Amino acid sequence: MANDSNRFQAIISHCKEYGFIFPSSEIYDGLQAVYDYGQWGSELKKNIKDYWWDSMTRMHENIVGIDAAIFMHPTTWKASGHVDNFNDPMIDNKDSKKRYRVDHLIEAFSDELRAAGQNDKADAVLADMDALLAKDDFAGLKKLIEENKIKCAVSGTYNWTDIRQFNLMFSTEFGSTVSSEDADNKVYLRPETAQGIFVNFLNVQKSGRMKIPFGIAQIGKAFRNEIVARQFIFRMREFEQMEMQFFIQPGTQKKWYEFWKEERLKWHTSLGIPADKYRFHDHIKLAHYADAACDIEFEFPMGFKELEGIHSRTDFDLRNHQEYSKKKQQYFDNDIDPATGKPYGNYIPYVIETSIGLDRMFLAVISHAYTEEDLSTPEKKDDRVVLKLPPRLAPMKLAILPLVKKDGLPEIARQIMDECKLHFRCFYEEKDTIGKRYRRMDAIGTPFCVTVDHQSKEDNTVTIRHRDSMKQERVPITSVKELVLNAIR
RNA sequence: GCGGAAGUAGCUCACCUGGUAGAGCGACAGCUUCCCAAGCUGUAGGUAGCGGGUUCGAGUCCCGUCUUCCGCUCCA
Repeated sequence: MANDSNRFQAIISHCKEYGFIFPSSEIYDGLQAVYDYGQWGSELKKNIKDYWWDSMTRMHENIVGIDAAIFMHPTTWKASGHVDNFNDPMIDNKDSKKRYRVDHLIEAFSDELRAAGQNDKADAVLADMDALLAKDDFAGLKKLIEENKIKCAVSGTYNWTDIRQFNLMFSTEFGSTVSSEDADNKVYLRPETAQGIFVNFLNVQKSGRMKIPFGIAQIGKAFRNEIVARQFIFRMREFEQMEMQFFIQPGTQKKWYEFWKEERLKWHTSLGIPADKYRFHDHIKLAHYADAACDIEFEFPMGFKELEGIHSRTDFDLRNHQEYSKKKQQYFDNDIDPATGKPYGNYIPYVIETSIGLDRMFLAVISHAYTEEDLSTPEKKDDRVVLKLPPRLAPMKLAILPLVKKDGLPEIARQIMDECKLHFRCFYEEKDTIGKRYRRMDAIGTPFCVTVDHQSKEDNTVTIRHRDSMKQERVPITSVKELVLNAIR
């Protein structure tokens, strides 16, 4: 455990030291749970995005992508349930330091009453609670807790703090004349990208002539005010999601849920990360919108944690948007129902969602790639840190290194550089000993280094050095580009 | 949010019981080098997280504050 923690710390340090991830606004002491991607981090992140985007939209002919705005009409969040369901009032017990959701605390109390046979009183307490919650009457709720002498299960006392509201969503003012008085000006920064897909469901379906089943994919930023946000980029206030909402016939959700579970796991393992680093975790307690849900968990340095969620969202979202917007969110299905011999007709589609945290995927990839190797021989102590990134995700694909910076070697190296840089990211370096340069490339995960030596002048060959094995082979200069392209495709 | 620990050069750390900050690595420039870090020379870089107090004098003692880490707590 201490070892894993050290490893996690080492990964975080490495990310900063080698230009992958910096704390946000660091010169001002940072901003909690916000991070910036540096020169290599942004490349790696982009490569992950591209890999996801291509495998979703290009490999599935019935999935298209969109890029919806972060700002959305405030009613969106009423329809989605975020305004009502996720602004939970909380209360802390001063003795046990334990924090409760006020509704959970009172509901547990009413369950106790029921168990004691006091059904009437249990109902009365719940009714009072609902009325007070609806009014956001926190003082009244606290009074309700105190009057009923509701105790903390841990400390057994009723020494409570005032009730506070924890807002999940960030909000800001909309419009050029700012007036905090005017609630109508309030817009939220989206807490999930999914709603941008749902509100565009019909736009995409009609303009793209999409037939069910079909999917809409999106990559974008989302924002959540986490109560505690820690663990590096695992839980950030500003993060990026890669989501796909798959629209299906009602009644087929079970089949498609299983399909996407399998499909998504295949995507993960296709990167070459071993399957035993992943596991499914089925949700027992389902969110308000789902009829089945699971996580794909990854074995991060701090243990197995959620990396991706696959949710069967029913028609909850589209149905609510239909209700709140008064616009039909229906699809007319012309396919023939074998049971009746007639078209299926109009319905609100059901939805299977796959939602992966891009930043978490980044953390998964880099923490799996991070390797400390002991290369000591009896004569000499030696070690290296190498990022064994999948070549297609590596920020830099090829380093081109003249063995010495004279005798015409840099010129040959430059020619290779000019040839290759049109096709993938290359790095030219003539400083320091060759060993140092190899190790620097290992540290950022560059899969290939070619070295130009004196033999190159004679027979137009170079050595290509493989990152993971450190093995070298001599190849014709003309084959370098194809060799790298084959590895990153 | 609570409890504990820590904040000195890019990184890892030193400065013992207060007397005006140092090393290694790294970076940069050059030399050397025919294939895996630690060969040579030189250069740059710190008002010791920030603010206040005690003192003739504070990195070193005290208080506050910020940040980070560990544990607890919460999570769609």
